[in-house]
Amino acid sequence: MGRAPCCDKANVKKGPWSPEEDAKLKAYIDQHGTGGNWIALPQKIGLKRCGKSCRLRWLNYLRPNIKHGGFSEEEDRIICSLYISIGSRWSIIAAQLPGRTDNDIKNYWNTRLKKKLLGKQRKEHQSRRGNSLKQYMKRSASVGDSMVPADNINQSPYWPELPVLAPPIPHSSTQEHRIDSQASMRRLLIKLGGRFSDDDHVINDGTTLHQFPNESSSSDQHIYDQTIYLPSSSSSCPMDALNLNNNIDAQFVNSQYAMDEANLHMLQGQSDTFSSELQEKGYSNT
DNA sequence: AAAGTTTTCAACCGCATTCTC
DNA sequence: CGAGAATGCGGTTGAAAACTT
Repeated sequence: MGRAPCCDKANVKKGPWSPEEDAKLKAYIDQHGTGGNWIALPQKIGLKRCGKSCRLRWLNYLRPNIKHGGFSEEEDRIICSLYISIGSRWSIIAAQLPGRTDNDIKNYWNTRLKKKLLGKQRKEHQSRRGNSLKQYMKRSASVGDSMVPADNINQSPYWPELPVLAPPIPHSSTQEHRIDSQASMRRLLIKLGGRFSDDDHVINDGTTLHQFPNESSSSDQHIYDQTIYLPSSSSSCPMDALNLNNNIDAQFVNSQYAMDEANLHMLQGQSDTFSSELQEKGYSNT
């Protein structure tokens, strides 16, 4: 016995919305609001659509003041910062970017921002690699060393062209894999210039959990202390703004993220060399 | 110009949470 | 308090557009 479907699949249209459908939905909601019942709404206005589909269409496309595309640098930074601190909680991230939807941000992150950051990382690495090779050659020449074996040169870390995220290591669950990938990305972002606050709100097990003074007074609404120090080039740190803004639609933080955070603090204090990071990521494993 | 490949993004799916009775 | 319904959310898919060969 499975869960009952939310609507009669046979009588429901799927796929892209037509302008007529958009107009019907928009006109109705403009006039009556959603009525607090998305499931009943499509029948009321004669749309052969699932209520969930109507809701999604409204939230992601028809709702007033929606912005599409054209993400600014500032928005990029906010997205990155929040991704570092809370992970793929797109609805929370979207709440900080007026006019943006969670779906939009999720797509933007997955298709562009992630690649943009990885590209930046690779460039940075290549220049570092070039410099260290030059220095090495210089040193070798002055000491009169013979050329070292290729293996040793390879100790100068190689940043792979492709997937920087953790390679497909078997995991016991998809959830674990998700967290692992996320942790890798977060490490990468730290290296790119982000940094976690490591000096406060350490509770018991090292978890940096902080209750936000949220006006909604929901007792289980928590969020990390998100004081993240972005590259100094940013004149006004978005996260500072966020910290001042109690409006964050923060939800709970699960212990897995908290554990990850603690590990990141440890990482932060360790060697800044790429090789250690590579070992950590398992890139030495071909 | 055509075929093949990659990228983008709207929409769907299913699970988790919240609400209502 | 429990069950079922409704809603919210994040991951994934697939069609269309853009790009490359």
